[in-house]
Amino acid sequence: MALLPPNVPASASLADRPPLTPRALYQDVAERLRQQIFSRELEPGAWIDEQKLALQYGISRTPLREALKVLAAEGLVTMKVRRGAYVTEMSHTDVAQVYHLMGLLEADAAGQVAALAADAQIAALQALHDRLEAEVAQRDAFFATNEEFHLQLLAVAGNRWRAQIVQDLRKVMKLNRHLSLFRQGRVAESLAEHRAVMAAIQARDAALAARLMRAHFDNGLAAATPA
Amino acid sequence: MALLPPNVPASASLADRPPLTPRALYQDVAERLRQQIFSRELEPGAWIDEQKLALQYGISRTPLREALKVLAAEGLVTMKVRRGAYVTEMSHTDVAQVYHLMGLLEADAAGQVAALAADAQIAALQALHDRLEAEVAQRDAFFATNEEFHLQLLAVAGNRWRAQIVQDLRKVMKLNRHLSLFRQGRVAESLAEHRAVMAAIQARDAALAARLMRAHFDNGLAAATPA
DNA sequence: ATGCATAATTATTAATTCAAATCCTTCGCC
DNA sequence: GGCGAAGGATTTGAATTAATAATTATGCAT
Repeated sequence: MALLPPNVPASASLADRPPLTPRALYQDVAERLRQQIFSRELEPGAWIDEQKLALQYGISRTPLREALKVLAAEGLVTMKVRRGAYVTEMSHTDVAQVYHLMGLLEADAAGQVAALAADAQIAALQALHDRLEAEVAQRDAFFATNEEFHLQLLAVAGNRWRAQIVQDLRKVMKLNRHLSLFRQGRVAESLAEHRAVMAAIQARDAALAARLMRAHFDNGLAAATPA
Repeated sequence: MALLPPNVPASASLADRPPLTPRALYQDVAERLRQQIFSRELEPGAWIDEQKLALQYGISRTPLREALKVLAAEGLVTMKVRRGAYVTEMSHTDVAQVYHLMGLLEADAAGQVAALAADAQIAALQALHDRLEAEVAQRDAFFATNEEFHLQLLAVAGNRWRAQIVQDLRKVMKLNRHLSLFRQGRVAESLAEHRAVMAAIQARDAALAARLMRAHFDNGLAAATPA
């Protein structure tokens, strides 16, 4: 994981790169590498050819190497001594373990939100959940909003270390697309569980919110596990 | 955090460095930097002079920069754009948040150990705890054994991602020596709590072990908090 | 023919060099 | 006398170059 406090200045969306330098090149390269890994252009177990990639990106190998160190700390790539970098392979055990941790941390976050969040923050979460309800038919939009909801929940819970850890765990989870994405029937169930969590938060019932969020992850894991 | 799987080949203890290279230079440098940070040679908030350190270590800036990226991912240093690396400063809120997470994760680990560990593993933990009881008078030895106990617990619990996360959290915790170390009177209390956790594990009571470990951390945090 | 050893090639790691940006100091102007 | 701007110095960040280690291929010996 990467326990980095908010170093990143929130990444400007406009194309204001040339004039001022919001972030260093190696950070851009790291993000680009992540996308290539998530999109399976670089698949788990594959060797990462520094020279080839540096040439492909049109940069030198130095910032690329620094980006690889960052991704290695996140767990997305694995460095082997004198053998370069490889995209991390997640075993079934790894998936189960990471999922377990996400459940543990997010359940705790849900409890704190139920107990301490401002009404306006809960309303914002409710708005995100409502959007989720509407997008039940569109898989991609559903998953995007789902992630946004969980990130927002973590932000409201207000523990940046936890937020950072969970975000990193989510990243390594994306290494296995087939396992992390829910099955067909899971979407409806997942939504129902989500709804229950949201209700518990609205009711300010911290213990219940935590328990339900925990169950939400446990069910997701059970659905993703083959056997 | 740094979610790195066991990249490190367990660091050979013999002096077989010159012939074969067990780990890259940047990893050695990272470890050396950690020690300098923990020993307060580099204190929180201080700027890390790349040139000066490279000269001091007798290496070039490249491996040093790569090491700094690793430490940034661990949260020990904070990178500022075009301004270099700074030793991370932990606010009181940060300390509380990190401590909370450690409690959450270790409590879960204690529960799993109580439920699933082999008898021999529990016996090994008991042996470590007994050593702790004997070292109550020697502060340094006590803290060392205490850390060893917790690491062992995490190893037995058998979730390497959790183990890695907690280890990183422990690292950033070491940034504030005065806060992380318990007060005078806490040692006896701490030991008593430890004993209770160990008893619950021996009794195979997972829920109790988890609850007691959680309480152990909550108490530790309360003792470290000034007000 | 097979196995081991040695040499050559390939690729990673480290060092040096170069460019760009930030910070500080000084000089000028209000 | 104080505030602002410009220029120089220092330092980060990136690229290039050199060196070191590993792998593979080839040749020789058994």
